[in-house]
Amino acid sequence: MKSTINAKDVAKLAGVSQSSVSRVYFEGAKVSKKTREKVLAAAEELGYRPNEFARSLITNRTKIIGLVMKGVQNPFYPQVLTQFTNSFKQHGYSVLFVHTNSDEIQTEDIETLLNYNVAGVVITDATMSLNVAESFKENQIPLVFFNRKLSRSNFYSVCCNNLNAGRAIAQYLIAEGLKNAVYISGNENTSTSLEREQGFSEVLEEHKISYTKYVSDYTYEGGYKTALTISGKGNLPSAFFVANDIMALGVLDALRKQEIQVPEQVKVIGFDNISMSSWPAYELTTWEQPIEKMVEETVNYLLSEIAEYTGLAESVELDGEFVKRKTT
Amino acid sequence: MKSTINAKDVAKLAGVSQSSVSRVYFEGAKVSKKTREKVLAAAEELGYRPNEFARSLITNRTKIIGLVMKGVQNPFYPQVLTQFTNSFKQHGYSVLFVHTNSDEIQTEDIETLLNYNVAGVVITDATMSLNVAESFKENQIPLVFFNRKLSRSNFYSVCCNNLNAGRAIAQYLIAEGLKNAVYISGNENTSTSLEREQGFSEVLEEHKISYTKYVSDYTYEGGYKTALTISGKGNLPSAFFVANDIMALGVLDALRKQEIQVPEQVKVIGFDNISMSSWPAYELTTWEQPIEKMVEETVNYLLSEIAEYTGLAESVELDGEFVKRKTT
DNA sequence: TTCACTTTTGCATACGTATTCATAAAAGGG
DNA sequence: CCCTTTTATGAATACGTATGCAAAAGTGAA
Repeated sequence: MKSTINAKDVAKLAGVSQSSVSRVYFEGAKVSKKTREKVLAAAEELGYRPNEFARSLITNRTKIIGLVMKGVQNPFYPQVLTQFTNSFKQHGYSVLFVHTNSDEIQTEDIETLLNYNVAGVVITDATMSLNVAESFKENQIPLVFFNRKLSRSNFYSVCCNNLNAGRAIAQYLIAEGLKNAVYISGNENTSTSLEREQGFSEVLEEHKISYTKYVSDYTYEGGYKTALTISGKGNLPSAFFVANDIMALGVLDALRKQEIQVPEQVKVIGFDNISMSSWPAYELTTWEQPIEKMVEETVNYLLSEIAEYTGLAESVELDGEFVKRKTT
Repeated sequence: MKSTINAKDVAKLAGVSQSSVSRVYFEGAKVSKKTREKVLAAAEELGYRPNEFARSLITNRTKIIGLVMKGVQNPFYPQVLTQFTNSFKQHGYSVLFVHTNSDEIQTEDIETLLNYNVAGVVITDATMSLNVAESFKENQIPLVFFNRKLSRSNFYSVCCNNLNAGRAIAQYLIAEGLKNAVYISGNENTSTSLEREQGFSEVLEEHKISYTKYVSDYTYEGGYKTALTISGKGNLPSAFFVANDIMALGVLDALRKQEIQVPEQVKVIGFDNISMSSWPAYELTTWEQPIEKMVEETVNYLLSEIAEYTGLAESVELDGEFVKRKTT
């Protein structure tokens, strides 16, 4: 028998109407100082909290942001999750966390987001079929692809400038005397991996330097196995460019196991600058993604679209930073 | 102008009443096969989805579980997060993710959970003041402390059997010829750290072996610094028991930096068995928490309490497993 | 004080669904 | 086939809030 107290109860105690109570809690509504105080006092006494569901029902808006994430196991993403949650909290929004196991978001997950009529959606490292994505547009729910771009689509995305990063890394390696390289990609259909490779390969081509590509899966184990395979073949490149840090750590451990000296025999560069990359056991040279800026950009866009929906689609690319450590 | 279609629209198209539409989507309600088919067909055609907020408003129930987490940066917790989210999804529940920055959950976070009238709450690695916790009881919202116990309180908690684990670790070390030990604790007011120490110290006392306690903070950097401090003093113990893996990895790196041989000069044991502990760079001996079982236990409790609230308070402790690697 | 004008308040209604109650339809039993 | 019992349906209402509208209360100048 939960005696849920509502605005009416507060109104009665405060000696005002339910409307006035409502207005006290509705940002932007006008109430006189006197009634506000009466209402707040009564509310305090009764322990009143406005029912979010009733509010949402009538305003057709929620204070919920859907956050879709796949690779929570990759230490890059807990940072992202933390920052998003904190930032949204500051703006009065809560986070509905959706974990997807497959690269492409399942229909049931989409349904969840739509059922809860989320105010906005952030998709960090997954894709979705175009027609499903369109259903968000139909419902005028702003959507941001974070650290991913959906090819041939018309959605807002916020990424690190992967192309430039790939280029810069290539240039750095070339300046250090690169002869030939290996690029270890993540899941091959992710825009991040593709763009990093593209920038990298462009510059290499300009300098007539060849590289070999190996496809892995963004995991430590994947990096480890791939590096073992490569070193097993005997001919090491002068450098590995690995699509993310967690794979790069696997590469480093595999090389260490084969007693291959880094960076003397082969250089290794990762991407993301996760916390482990700075650990003494690794000291990985990498590219730091400007997470704070990326999150801020994402949040700002969502908030402005929530305030007034325009459906603006753009690819925002923020510069990262080269972090030189001891693997190059 | 989002034309949200409702049960009435579907009813009209299907040639039935709104009640019948409602019944089709309400589990356990009785509808004839014929109307169900008509309704589903109409719903499909219109793209109807029941409005969760209207539902919740009237049933006073939600399909949302509040998940409160603090140390998402500790690789132990992303696993926990993943498993909880997946498990709840299977049971038709969504996860409202609440990140708290301080050890004790802030009032605003509690308010969020109460405002959304969550069906249940999991608190993974934070505490809350007793009177706040009571507000969940008042509202009959089931609550589980996961991997934490709230002292002097009356709540359901699910943990690894930390006491036994601490004992087993002590016994193992003693069998290996332990002379003296160091225990590196996490935040000192966490039940996990205290219980691990208690089990550890009990057995050590029985064998008249002394140990020193250093208080750290459950982070890599904390473990690193603490180990540096200790080794800087010159007198190494024969073993470190570290309250969690991520600190233990910091300890290993610090020892390595000082060129102290592990396990020859000093043994190191962690707790959690996070994925990094099995990496070749560390090969950390540790204690594995039975995460799946713990999650399952938590989910089952919550579901049963959601079905029928009893307020049952119990401390469930599940056995973990010693994982011997190369640091002992 | 009076009047014109602004601000605040209360009333009534709507949001989209679940649910009670009465009624209609179907099923079962002889 | 009729009567009884079960099952399925529809009409009406309630959940707790926001909001348009009209009435009331302030405000300030003359």
